[in-house]
Amino acid sequence: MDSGKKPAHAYHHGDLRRVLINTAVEIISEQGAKDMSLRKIAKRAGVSHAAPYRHFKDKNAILAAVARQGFEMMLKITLERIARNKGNELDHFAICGLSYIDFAITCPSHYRVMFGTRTGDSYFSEEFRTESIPVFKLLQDKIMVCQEKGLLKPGNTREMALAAWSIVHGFAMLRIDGHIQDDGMDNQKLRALQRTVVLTLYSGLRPE
Amino acid sequence: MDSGKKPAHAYHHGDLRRVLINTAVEIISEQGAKDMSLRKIAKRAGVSHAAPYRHFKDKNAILAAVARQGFEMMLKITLERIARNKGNELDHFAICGLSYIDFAITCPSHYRVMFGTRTGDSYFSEEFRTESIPVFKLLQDKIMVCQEKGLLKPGNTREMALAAWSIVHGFAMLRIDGHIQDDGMDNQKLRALQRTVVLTLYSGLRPE
DNA sequence: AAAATAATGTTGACAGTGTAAACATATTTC
DNA sequence: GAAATATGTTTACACTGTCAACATTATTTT
Repeated sequence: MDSGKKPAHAYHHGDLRRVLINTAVEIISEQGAKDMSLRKIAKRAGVSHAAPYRHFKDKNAILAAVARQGFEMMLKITLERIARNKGNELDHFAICGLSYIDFAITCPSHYRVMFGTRTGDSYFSEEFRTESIPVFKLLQDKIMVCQEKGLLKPGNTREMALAAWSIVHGFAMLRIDGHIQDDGMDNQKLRALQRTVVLTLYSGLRPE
Repeated sequence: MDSGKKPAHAYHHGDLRRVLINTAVEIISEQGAKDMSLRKIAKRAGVSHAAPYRHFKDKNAILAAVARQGFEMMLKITLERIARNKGNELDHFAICGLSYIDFAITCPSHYRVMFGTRTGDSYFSEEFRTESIPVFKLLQDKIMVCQEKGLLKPGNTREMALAAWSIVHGFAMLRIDGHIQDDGMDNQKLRALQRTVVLTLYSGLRPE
């Protein structure tokens, strides 16, 4: 037994598992999710085409790992940004949505896997249902707190959370898929647009 | 020359083109978009696996045809519903969004192809950009009219249309992908939820 | 330390896939 | 009718996901 740094990784290759996940993200961002193949991943990782099967049940399992990583990242940056913010609960609510979109735009490869069309076959387990995701629960929490303080109008919290989620998800998707023209807009302007859109619609959740 | 019913279809098979499109939709709805293959389509249509290439450049071209059909259907039902409605312009604006979601839920196979992850390779032409789509222009028009009549607040019309589009698109996607729990909800209740969500957020576009 | 066991990686195979080229046939045009 | 064109078939190829059989290395047990 070594000094106990890692539980059971690093045999031959030196944790191939992580390398495979990273390579998957790499290839998706270069060639698109559709052209990502297990064999390409294996080749780039320098192993044989069947090696990944010692670490993942099938192709979907790799994608699931990418998605899981993505959700963790999303939660992390959201929590960080909230922690850094000096504003009130309503600001925190807005941050949830804005940082969601930021993540989608910054890490489109992850985002696509997280919310891309599920085959239904596998990897679309309970774990990945919107309402099971911690970052969604965070949003729902913020809404509830705002409702209690009278910063948001009363009503079914879950429905309001779904509504808020719909906007940011829809906007992020349209943005990633290039449906929103960004000709001649610099990043500054795009951020402003994004902010306007989200806040405009969030204002529908304010008390009258 | 026959009596001139159709321009140039129906040679051997009797317009195979349309059959292929319908079969594609069929298979997608049965087995998912990912498991749809040209060869399956061809087999079910009763032709050889290369026959589709006389009608479509490649696999993406078939999907493009499905998407085109979908957009036409979406526009049609929206216009019909508006025509049937006795309400004011604001109601028509709401109908745009609600019938959008209805279409997505009713024809998820079409919708998935229309808005599924684009590879970028092809078939993601200018034709399919959100802002080029007639049904999006319709939405934008309705918003503008409402603004002029003071039914919606002033501001950048395009941005407001994008915002509205984001909600309905996001909601539809979440709904189709099973992210929105519909356990124990009958259709009636789901329609109500959908209505609540959309109208709540649209209210962020109302004048103060 | 040696043997036994488990973890990890490789090779070879198989059925499906998209797509292209060469060929065959039906339909229209002249 | 013949020529030209549209449509469909066969064959072929490179690539995919996945499995089974085998090989090697690391860990555990003795």
